[in-house]
Amino acid sequence: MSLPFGLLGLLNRSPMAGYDLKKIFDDSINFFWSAQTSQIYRELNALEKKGYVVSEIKPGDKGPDKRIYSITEEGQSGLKAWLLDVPDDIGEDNRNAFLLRVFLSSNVGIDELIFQMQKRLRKYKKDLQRLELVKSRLSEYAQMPDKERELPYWKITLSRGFHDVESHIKWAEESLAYLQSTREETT
Amino acid sequence: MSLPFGLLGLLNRSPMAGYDLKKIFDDSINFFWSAQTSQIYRELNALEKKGYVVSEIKPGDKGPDKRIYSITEEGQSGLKAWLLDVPDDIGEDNRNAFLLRVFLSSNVGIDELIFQMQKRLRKYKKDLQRLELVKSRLSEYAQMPDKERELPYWKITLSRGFHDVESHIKWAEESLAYLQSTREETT
DNA sequence: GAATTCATGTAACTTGTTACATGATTTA
DNA sequence: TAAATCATGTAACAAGTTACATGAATTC
Repeated sequence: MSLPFGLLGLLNRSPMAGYDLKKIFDDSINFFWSAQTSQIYRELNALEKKGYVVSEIKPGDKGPDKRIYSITEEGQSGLKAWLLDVPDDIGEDNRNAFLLRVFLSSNVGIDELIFQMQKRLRKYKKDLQRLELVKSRLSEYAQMPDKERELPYWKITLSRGFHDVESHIKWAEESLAYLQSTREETT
Repeated sequence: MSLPFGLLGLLNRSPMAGYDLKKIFDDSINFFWSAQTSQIYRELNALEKKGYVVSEIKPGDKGPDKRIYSITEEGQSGLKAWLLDVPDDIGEDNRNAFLLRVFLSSNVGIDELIFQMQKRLRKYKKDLQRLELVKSRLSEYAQMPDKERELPYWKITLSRGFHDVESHIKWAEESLAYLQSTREETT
């Protein structure tokens, strides 16, 4: 299970509340991992029971009180152990609900697929824009003192994001060209 | 939920048993969708309750009896409705457990990441080989009478698979080059 | 004063995974 | 005759999603 270690990794940079973690997920990590607030609070609870984090209620500078979580030494060694033990078969979850529809699209025909693929292409282009945003956020953060050490890892992470979106855009464009050409054949 | 419609789509080509469906998943669909046998049987049951499929026990030509599932008319219109109603936000599940580790690898250092990335690259190359296998299986199947109609959809589906693996291989190679160069900098 | 954001949670549900049980048939 | 494959399932669990509840503080 990856999520608790994701949380642990973020808390290892600095203590924070569940709400803060959620925001980091939403605006930086989102392109390779996501989590619901309910799930985050649930996992933080489990981590505390395990002794990997401790929490303490503090008044928020603005807004209501916060329960601030900090990583413990056990948490740090747990995180490291997890990072060093990489099972061979872990990885991207390949489930692609759109591709399943493409695969079955003989049931609705080429015109419909062209229509859906055009929508998809627009979506991929939006994804690219969002990634650019993430990029600027990360490079800002990396300029803070003591953070530049993390830069190479973030660069590689982000780069995966760009490779991914770009490959989607290329695929959608190629597919559209191909579909249009087979459509003309039949005409 | 996509899985039941995946099953429905396959049953719409020809009636078959849960075991047969599992095999198709494992050796053709695997690169964009996967399912456990237990899940398949569970969903087939639900589909039957819903009236989307009917089943009938038939003696297997070799081996034990089979429960053969056939799609009903309701099932066919359910499938079509699903294919025509594409929510904007569906799509690839981006969760990438390996990338999460990369993102947090400042905790274990560059050498460790290089080691892991090399293993990953080998895995991606194996993925590429498996895709070639899928490709040959699909093109065989598409040569059967009445099946050539599905060819364009399968080509596009497979093409996504190749774009995906290739983008992973490129990323891993670039990342390794980058990591090696930053390692020499520090030396 | 109303709407939005901040902040933490609970409950119920859905989807996916793991482990196990069973028994027939086929191949080595 | 032992091992592998064929075939169908059940039970328990893990992970992720959706819906809801609550209330304070801030912004419009």
